[in-house]
Amino acid sequence: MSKFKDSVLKAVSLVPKGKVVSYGQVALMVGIPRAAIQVGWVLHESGDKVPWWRVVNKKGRISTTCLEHDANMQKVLLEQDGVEVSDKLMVDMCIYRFIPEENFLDKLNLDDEYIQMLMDKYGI
DNA sequence: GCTATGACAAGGA
DNA sequence: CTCCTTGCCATAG
Repeated sequence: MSKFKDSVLKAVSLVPKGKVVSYGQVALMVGIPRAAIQVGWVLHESGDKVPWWRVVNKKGRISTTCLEHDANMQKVLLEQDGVEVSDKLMVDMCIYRFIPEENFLDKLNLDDEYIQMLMDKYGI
């Protein structure tokens, strides 16, 4: 298993209940800011190993292209976490967006230099 | 090593 | 907010 997949799984598994993250955020956490689409690819493979339903696209919309019932299942799972999902499968990112903290990033074995770059660039 | 693919992001309409 | 286009990058073949 590549380091990329391992990091993605670890990052997603650390997302707290009641919060959601975008694929782009996860990509940032694993050190590859523009590999958001690969994150989704890894989650698709992982299935039940991680809380994949806490990951949505940047607009806060559930974007599983698999089957419709999967998207609906994600909606139910999010609601079980206490996250409100609109009838159009939208989540209010302003409220539920999970903002990673420094100690959170430490768990992902990121370089201090990279963490500084994130804080400097995104004000984390 | 090169091309095609895709649970995406960002920006414009 | 939704839809469309362009750009990114790890994998698969």
